[in-house]
Amino acid sequence: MKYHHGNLKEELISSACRVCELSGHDHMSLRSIAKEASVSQTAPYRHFKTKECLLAEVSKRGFEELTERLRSATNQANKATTKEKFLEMGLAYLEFGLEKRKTYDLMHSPVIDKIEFPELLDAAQGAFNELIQILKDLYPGISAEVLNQKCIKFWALMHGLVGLLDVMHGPEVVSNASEAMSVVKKDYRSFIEESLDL
Amino acid sequence: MKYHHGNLKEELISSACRVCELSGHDHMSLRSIAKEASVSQTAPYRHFKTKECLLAEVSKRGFEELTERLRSATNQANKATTKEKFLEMGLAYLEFGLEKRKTYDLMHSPVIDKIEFPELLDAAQGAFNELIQILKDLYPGISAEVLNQKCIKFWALMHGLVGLLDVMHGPEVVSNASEAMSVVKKDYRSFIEESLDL
DNA sequence: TAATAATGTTAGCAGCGTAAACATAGTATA
DNA sequence: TATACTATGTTTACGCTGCTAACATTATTA
Repeated sequence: MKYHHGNLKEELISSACRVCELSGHDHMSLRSIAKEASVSQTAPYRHFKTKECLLAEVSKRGFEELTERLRSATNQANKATTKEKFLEMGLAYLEFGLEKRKTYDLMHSPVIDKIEFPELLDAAQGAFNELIQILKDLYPGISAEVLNQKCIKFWALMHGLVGLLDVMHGPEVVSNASEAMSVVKKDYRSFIEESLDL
Repeated sequence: MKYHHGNLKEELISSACRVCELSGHDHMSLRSIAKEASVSQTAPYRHFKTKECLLAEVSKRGFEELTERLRSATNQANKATTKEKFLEMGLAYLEFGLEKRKTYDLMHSPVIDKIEFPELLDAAQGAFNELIQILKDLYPGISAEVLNQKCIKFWALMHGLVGLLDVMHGPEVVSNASEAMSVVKKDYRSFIEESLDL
């Protein structure tokens, strides 16, 4: 039984990510996470000044995973047209929002004050950049202003859709990610492409 | 000093609404609200089975105010064209989301399990109906399917915009509702109208 | 090797949601 | 009108929470 854990910070984060996606960030306690790591309840405070700091880390990893998913969605379909890649990216966004809904909620939750964690805005920007890139490919000569407008419209539409699907189709449908995705592919596929026309 | 308060339930709700919009629902405690009403900390339990029930009431009132704002936004501009009314409604939605941001967050927060509070879905539907009505006016012969699509697109775009403005323009801008609204009117007015073209 | 920094533990505070038992006031019925 | 019943309040207490302070152990560095 060694006194020093050696990898505690990392283990706390990954444990927090797991608990967050399983139970939601509001049902996540530092104490239970510490216990899961077989460590005293105050040990986390050597690595995170407050609970909010740990949540911010979870949120940041969420944005990183989202970025990665968006990137691989466009790369994987490398034989397809740019427009098809764009469609894949939209679906990947919605898929992330539905599969990791509780993490997605944390990422957009006010419990983390984004003013105190500017790195979260950077992480979000990372995902946004994936979108900017593919729109630049789609519209080579596009002006910065129009590009920005198209980005925001697409992003808002996707973000709004994730948030509203439960109102539209009932919470039961959305709580089942794969069921929700088949609804999305049936009813909302066109939304993604049409958002380009704006 | 009378033993029975007489109007406690109503006072607890309005107090909760105030605290929620001031500090956010995650900084709202039953005990502090009870104290504010000069009543013991367990008194609220005679009117609300759990804290979540009180939060649900706050959320419901949020949806009702949103509905009212949407309605009066279209009525007030009764000399304008239907399209102008529609624009006013979009702005009213964004204004509510920015002015009452913390209440808006609660309304879309997962801390309230919508499965357990179906009346919240009804209340949300009330706001949605305002939108349906004006779109019916705009497109008299529209099919139910296309109508629904237009509604969802508009709604998702507005909802997404409220959620993303802080990422786009920084949290400082959004935390000042009137400043945020002038950004909206400058940069996003066109979004509302163009959402009709989808 | 000795000082120092990093990382762990123990003990304890105040605040939280909530349940149980009890007190009082208002209402319905005999 | 007296009495039972119900609604609405209080007191007390439990277990959980985030977090601080004081102390212990290990790792690093001068």
